[in-house]
Amino acid sequence: MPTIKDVAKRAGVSVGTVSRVLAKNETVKQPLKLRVQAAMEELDYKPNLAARALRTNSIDVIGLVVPDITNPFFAQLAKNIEMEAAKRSHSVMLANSHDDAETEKTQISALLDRSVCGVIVVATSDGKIERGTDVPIVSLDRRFGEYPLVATDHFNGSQTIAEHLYNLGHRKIAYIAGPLSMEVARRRKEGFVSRIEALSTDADPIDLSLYEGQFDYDSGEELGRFILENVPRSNRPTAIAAASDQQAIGVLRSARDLKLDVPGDLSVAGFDDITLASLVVPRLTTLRQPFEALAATAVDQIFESAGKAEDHAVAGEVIVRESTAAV
Amino acid sequence: MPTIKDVAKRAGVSVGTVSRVLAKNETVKQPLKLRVQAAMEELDYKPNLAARALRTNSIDVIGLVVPDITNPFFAQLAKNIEMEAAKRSHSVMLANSHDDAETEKTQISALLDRSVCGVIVVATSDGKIERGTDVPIVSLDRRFGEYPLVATDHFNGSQTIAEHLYNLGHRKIAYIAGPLSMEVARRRKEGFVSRIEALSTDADPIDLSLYEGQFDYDSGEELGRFILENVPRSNRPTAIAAASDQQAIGVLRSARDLKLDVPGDLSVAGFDDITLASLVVPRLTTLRQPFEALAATAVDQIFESAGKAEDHAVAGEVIVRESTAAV
DNA sequence: CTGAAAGCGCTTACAG
DNA sequence: CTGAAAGCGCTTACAG
Repeated sequence: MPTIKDVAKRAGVSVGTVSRVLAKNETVKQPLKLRVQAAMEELDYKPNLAARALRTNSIDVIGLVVPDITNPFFAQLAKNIEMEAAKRSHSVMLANSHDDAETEKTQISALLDRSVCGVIVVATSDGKIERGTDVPIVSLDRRFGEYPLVATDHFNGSQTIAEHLYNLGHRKIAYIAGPLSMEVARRRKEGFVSRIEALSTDADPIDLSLYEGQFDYDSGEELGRFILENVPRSNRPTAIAAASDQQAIGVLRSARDLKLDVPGDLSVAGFDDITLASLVVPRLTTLRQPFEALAATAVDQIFESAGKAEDHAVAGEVIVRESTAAV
Repeated sequence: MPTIKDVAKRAGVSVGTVSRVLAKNETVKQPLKLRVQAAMEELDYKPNLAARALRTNSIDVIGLVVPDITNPFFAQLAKNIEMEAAKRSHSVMLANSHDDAETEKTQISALLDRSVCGVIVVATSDGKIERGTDVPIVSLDRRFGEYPLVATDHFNGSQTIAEHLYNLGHRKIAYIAGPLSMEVARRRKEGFVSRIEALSTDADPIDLSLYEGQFDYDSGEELGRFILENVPRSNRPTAIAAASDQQAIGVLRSARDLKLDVPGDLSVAGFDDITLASLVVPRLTTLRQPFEALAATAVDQIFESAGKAEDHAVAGEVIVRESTAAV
């Protein structure tokens, strides 16, 4: 592997000069610059990143820690972050926290040890790291410690879903929230509820019932069955909105078990737009999380962290598919 | 951040000695070693990995390039590789090739530039990298260039599925292969066919029909419909085995459209055991790819690449669920 | 068994 | 505008 020294020799300049053209330092005169670039070309020179890292104390790598890369939502995020990083010729180092606060800390520390130039964490805990660092850290989707959060505008997204259902004529609606110990779950619920309440009038009242579950399939199926079986026929909701696609898909399953037609007898809406959402029968109406924008914003934050470290809410988009229809 | 120098000073030894205890070099005498370890503890010393990388020309990082981390199969692999790497306190650097041969090369190069200690690639092309390197490279699941391949034993796995169907009493079987331009698809098909042929006797013949499609949902649905609709009733297979879960799920969908009961009227088996396989109705019988073993073997290869570089076939496991039953 | 020292390949003040 | 040189924090022959 040729080094900067080889390039310097070949171009007949000092290593300092080579380094300066590498750094796109404009002070190098054109003719010299050209000679250096030619030499780099001829030798197929690639800078040794470790050496650079040692000097600058930072490397062109963004650390990313997610609870579990196997979760399609995080995978989407990871992919978009990788693409965004690539645009700036940065790589990404991936770590899973396996939903464990301790592991999460360890992983972040390991990343910092490796002199990454920033870390993006989709938190599983609200923990903070004690170790002081001036490496920018940003939370994605779920807040980590006191670091700025980039996330979908859950509140507004849920409002939009509520509106969609309302416009379809639904006046008996059930909402299945996620675990309310989680901020995301609360925000989504608040958005939904507030919109429904604003829409409900004495003349045209909306009957909204609330449930709380986990974000997963089973919870959706269980709650779906409960709502559909136990609520007296006359009061049974004509639409169920869930705080996650997984829950919504669970509801779909319970509806099928009970021989209810979706969207004929019941409209179902989710949140997230995971891949599966467009694969189930019927395809799920949902709020798409803006993966690209989320990733782009998070990566931006890393690079522009010089400035303020503030939260960013990114707007999602309602994707209307087959699981919702007019009453 | 304390450096090795600080530790040496505090312990009253030379930096060489500190470095040696860091390297678990047994030549350091017990009392000194203890003093050094105490000093490291007190200062909360963490070695500067960039400096180490510069010296040793290698860093505790494994590069991983997959076609698309969003594909649940690759995500599973990535997760297990990360866990396996963590066991040896290595991190993993992730890159997506987006199914593009050019990007794949670029990504591998970028990884090599970063002095990773090995790279695992789930190939999208059979391309090879021109750049000579002594960094071990291993192909996972799909072969890359001439690098050793770690993969599920597709041949044997398919045989097991064939056997499962046979034991259930099926004698009219359709097999939907993947694109036969792909080695995986060929191996799976060959395994299935060979086992069926071995099992078929004059006294108890098996009627096997073969189809070829893509590995995806749509292809499965299309072929499923074709088989179920166009084959004369008397000859209609009682079981369809697909080369992938996605295809199998497509078949499931076509069966539902045609009002056929699975497994009452038709048994369906897949291959891979993606998450969705246990989520569909009915839950899919399939061959589970051994993610943990695959990841462990690949990582092993990186570390023991000193020796031979040979292929490894890892055995999968039949997961019997609800989509297959006795005729 | 341990220390002193060279050197990995860069970047960046400091001169000129 | 460019060069000479120091130094980032380690590891590892080389002595002793």
